[in-house]
Amino acid sequence: MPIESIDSRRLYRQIADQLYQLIESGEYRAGDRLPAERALAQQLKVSRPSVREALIALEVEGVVEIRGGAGVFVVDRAKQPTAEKESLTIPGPFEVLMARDLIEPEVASLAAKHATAEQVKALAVAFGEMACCSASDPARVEYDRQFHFLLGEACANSALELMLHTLWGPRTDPLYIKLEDHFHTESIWQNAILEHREILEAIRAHDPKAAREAMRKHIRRAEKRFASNWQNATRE
Amino acid sequence: MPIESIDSRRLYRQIADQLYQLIESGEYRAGDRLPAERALAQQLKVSRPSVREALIALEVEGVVEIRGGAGVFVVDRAKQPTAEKESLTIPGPFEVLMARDLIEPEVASLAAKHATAEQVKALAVAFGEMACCSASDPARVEYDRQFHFLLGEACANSALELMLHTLWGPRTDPLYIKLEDHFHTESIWQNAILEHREILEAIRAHDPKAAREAMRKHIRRAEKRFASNWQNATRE
DNA sequence: CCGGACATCTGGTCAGACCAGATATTTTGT
DNA sequence: ACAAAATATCTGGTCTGACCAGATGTCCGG
Repeated sequence: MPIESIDSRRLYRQIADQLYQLIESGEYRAGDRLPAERALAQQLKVSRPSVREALIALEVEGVVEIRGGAGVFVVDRAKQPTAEKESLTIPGPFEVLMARDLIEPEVASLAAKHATAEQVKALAVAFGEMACCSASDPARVEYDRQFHFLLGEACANSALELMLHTLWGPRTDPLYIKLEDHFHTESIWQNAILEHREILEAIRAHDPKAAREAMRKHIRRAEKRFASNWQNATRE
Repeated sequence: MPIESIDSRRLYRQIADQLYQLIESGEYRAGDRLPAERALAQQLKVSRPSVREALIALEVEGVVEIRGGAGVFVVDRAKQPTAEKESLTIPGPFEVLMARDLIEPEVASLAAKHATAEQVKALAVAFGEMACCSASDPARVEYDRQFHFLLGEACANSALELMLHTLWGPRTDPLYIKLEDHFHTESIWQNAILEHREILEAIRAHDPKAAREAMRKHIRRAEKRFASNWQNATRE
């Protein structure tokens, strides 16, 4: 089965896609060995370097595993949820806030318990930078994000930290941050700063209960703020 | 700066990493054109095919863009925070279990509230498959994972679903699953099945409270099971 | 000053060769 | 007959050098 010549994609991509289809269709299953590079080159009527480039692309994509001297093997589908992740819908802002409401109070509580002196200091610095920003400063959100990430570090549970990064990651917050941002007034921003201060103080005092409550309050208020903005935004 | 020869990684990977570092360090910035393939080959004292393979790997990874006839360009950093994720430590099994204990009961509760008839049916099917497995069947863990994923789907909150996928993803469970698996006896596995049944029944009955409690119990017991296995494993 | 023809640079692809590690096969020693 | 060692062979890993086509830059003629 030679390759279409009306295809403007680069050769290695065509070959890679073709091989990928063969794998998807069940022609080759997990663990199977693909034909040798030389054989593939001959079958597809292309040169070996092109086949190699295609295989390297597939390897980087996690589809196959290249074992030197042994062969090319189809990787088990028990790994990369690359396809899965793609298929997951992007969470809406309310969903993210609900998840944060579930996770972040616990993170704050643990952080109060485990934070080292350095971590408290880092939090204080991040808070200081945040407090210096005006409501219109676009750097605001970055400092905000950093504050929460530092909290994740301090909680001494990398699984929860991972959750936090996922929640605040680019896949989740894009419009949310932007929207909350767009409607922020100076007074609302000042309130947000106070909420962060409360959290920081609880961490500094190593008071888990207070930290949990402060974070809970912070997120609940963020939900409220966001809900009203949402109404304003969708009404227009 | 030539390439270390004590490096067992494949050449293309070494080159790709080296180029990646140059980009990260700001040597080449977004939009910049990299030296021509031939020039790179000469500078790094490798052949052009190897440079090409490295560039293709970087292209697949989204780091550079290769424009035929024009050159290789550094892509804009408006994308994957690959660096962030890489730098996060892999969560240990206990951390994952703690996070699951935080999230999954809520997921189960929400699922009981929102699950559609189809979703309940899918859960039942997954449970059926699981129940048919023996403790030694390696497919066990896949069905288990699927059951929890279906729960995530049914909870109607894609943010929580994302958390679930992250928690059960390949970055988190590798040794954990293996270890829990290795020590599973038939009777323990039967208990796990009963716990899943309890969850399923609560979902089917649309009883959020019962679902939350059943899930809570399930994870707590998993923690216990795992803790004792951990002792056995580390004692040897 | 502008536009087109040409020289040149870039990636795209190919052919064939040699090396080293992994594997399969055969031979050898008991 | 069997197991272990030596070997033949297969596989990917890398290199050299070549030619093509599209993109770019240059320079000359209008």
